[in-house]
Amino acid sequence: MWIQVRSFDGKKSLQVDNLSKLTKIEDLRERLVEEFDAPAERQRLFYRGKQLEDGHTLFDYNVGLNDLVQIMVRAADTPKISPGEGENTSQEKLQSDGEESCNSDKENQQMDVDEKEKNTENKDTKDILTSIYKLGDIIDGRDLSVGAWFEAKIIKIVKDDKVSGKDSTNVMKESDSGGNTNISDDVKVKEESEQSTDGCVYHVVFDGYDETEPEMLKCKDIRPRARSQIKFPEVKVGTKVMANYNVDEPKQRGFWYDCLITGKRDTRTIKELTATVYIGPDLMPLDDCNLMFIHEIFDIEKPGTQINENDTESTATPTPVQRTNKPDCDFCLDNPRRKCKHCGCCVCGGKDEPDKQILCDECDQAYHLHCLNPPLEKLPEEDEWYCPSCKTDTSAIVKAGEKLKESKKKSKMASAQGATNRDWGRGMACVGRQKVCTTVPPNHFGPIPGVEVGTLWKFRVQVSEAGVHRPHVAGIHGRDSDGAYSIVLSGGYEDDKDDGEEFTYTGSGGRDLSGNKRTAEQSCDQELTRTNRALAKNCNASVSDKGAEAKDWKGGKPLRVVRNCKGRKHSEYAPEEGNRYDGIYKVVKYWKEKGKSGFMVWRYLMRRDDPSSAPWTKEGEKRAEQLGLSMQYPDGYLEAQAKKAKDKEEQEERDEDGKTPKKAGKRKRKNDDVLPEKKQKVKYEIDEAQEKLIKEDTVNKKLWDEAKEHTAEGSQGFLSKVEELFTCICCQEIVYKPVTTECSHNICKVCIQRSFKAEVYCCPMCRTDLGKDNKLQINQTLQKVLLNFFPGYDNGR
DNA sequence: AGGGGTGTTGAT
DNA sequence: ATCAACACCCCT
Repeated sequence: MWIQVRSFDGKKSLQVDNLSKLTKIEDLRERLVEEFDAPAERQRLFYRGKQLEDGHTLFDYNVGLNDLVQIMVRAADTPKISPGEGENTSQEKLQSDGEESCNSDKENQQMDVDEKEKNTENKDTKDILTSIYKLGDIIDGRDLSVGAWFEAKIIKIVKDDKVSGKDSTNVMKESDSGGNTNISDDVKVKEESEQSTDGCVYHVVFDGYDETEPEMLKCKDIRPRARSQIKFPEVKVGTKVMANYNVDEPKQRGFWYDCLITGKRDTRTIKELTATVYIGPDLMPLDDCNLMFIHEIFDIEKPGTQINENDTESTATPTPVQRTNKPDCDFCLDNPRRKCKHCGCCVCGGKDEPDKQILCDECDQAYHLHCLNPPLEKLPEEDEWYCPSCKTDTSAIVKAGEKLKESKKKSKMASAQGATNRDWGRGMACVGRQKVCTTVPPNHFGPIPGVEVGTLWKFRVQVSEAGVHRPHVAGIHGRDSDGAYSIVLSGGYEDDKDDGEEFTYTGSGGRDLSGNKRTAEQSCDQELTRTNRALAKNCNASVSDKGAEAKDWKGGKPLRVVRNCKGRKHSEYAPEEGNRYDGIYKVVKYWKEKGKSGFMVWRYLMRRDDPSSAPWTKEGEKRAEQLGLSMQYPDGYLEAQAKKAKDKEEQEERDEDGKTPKKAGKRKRKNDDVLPEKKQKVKYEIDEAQEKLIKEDTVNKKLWDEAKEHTAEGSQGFLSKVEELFTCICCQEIVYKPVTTECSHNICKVCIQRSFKAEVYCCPMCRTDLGKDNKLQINQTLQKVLLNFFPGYDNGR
């Protein structure tokens, strides 16, 4: 298995391969040290909002094939100063904040209190002379991991007795005062934003985080609270400002970063700002960012211009504005009037009576005391409280800080029980899907829009991703109540005959699969149940336990057929490699007979009924050529294979001459030509009827124009663009019974109704007010076009 | 939500 | 060849 690891700024990216699902986090770290120039202990790894902790495996965190893990590198710790050495003998020792001493937390806290008093006492004398900022100054503080500015207050100022330790180089450069750093000298240096320290450590609490431990910041990470908004016309290219940006979702609201404006467009209709945004612990420049909130640009205040909250006379200076950050809750966008089970009480969604809400120490969900079953009279005495869904399984509660909940299912598995020490998950046998087909529902009969006859996939999991045959292992996909949607021919039964246009197929079952097997010898009779019955349903005749034959075979339900290369043993129609979609077949008849094993099996006769030529015919081959159909591999597969082959080559070389391999660049890389080649696709032809409908859908003209720009990428390319453009923001599927809003967004009627029911009357996409009494009329034209492109996608909605 | 069924897959 | 991992789907 391989995954992608990327730094938070997106600058560095690495594919890490040869991993198994049971790879430990600490082993993964080892693989990152070199590329990211980060010793293991300084790496912070994130996956789906969780921080990966040593001692667990990739499987524990559900890290799947080609998934993205983000890495943040912690700044190097201050080197430990052993007692009795240099600086510690200085007079400032008394003011030490105790951070370096090895006291327990309790003792530390005690010390903090003592110091606070000391600090206050000294306030008027010494500290005033040394620190740029004072207690009570209205400031912004930088979050050192994100690099963004937040409103904060200073709760304590102490002398930095490590000035000549960690930052000595900086200080020397700037103050030019030699090794013997003198704090008062430092302060005399004129206010410069570059100045990294004024010899003080500021203990800072961010607004709204009064409960959490204060951060210790140097003066370079503090500045007077932003208070001068720059109007858009006055924003100048080349200036440094503070603006709101979201690194992960650039179109959404994020945090407040320092930005260098690099571009500006200001026409009657277009107002745009591009900037280099400085992010992360090292303030890495992120170029070409489009600023979304161009009317919220702030000037950067110079140190020394700050207002103090105790200073009542300075009313003349404009008061700072409360800035809006990324909403804490993505579901209700922090709307206090909206009920939300994510950030409010998770039973009733209410945000009222916060003092009567209790937080689960495991999942952090809030519960009203009276919403619990049974309700609680008052807050429990104990320090820890777990909600009903976390408490039921006490074994599921893990150590604090370790945000990993063992799932019941997982703990039952062989690898978790210690029943085996077999490694697994290196290859493609047990990987999960990277994508799910949503263009049609799982119970869709007939072709999958955008998937051509003759499409080839290397692995079954990809066939599942494409929606052509969803089960991962099983050969038949169907429901006994509904019929069979697809099958895979993979040569499991040697008495199956395959003539291409027609073939016989054997049902499933009649095997003893106990012990977690996938296949076994036939050991009893097959029954006409489950998928066998589903296949029978496809036949255009009423289902019978005696078998049946269709009078009009073409009238049966369409069945997608995939041939797997393993069928080559007995069939010349099977592909040489991987799995191939061969089109639609119908069940002509089915009957029961004695198989080679001596047990009864169900057999089916299938016949091809597809307008596209079969892949093995001359026309089929020609079409495949035209469409540029080539073997599809999972994302990152070829790269991983190439690397593996290269490693092997080097290993062999090493074995030969016993030396370290030569530089990889020197040798011609054989495997480069294995990487996917871009083939010219056949243009997607929009037929007349579709064209007419599209024209009628005037309100979506812009979107259709954009989609049409992608017809050159073939049916796959075009249809996936249409899918993207017409995906409902709420349910993340193609809009069904779409309502086109006045702001030109398309939302499923049921989705928007749900929103209205919750008394939210704005567009879920752009939050334009739609008006409480909006009729929410369905755009029937759009519905017709979409059904034309994705026949059957409405199935089951 | 959990259990049973299953033409996969790479490692041994 | 044989074996053992869990993904996925469907059904209770």
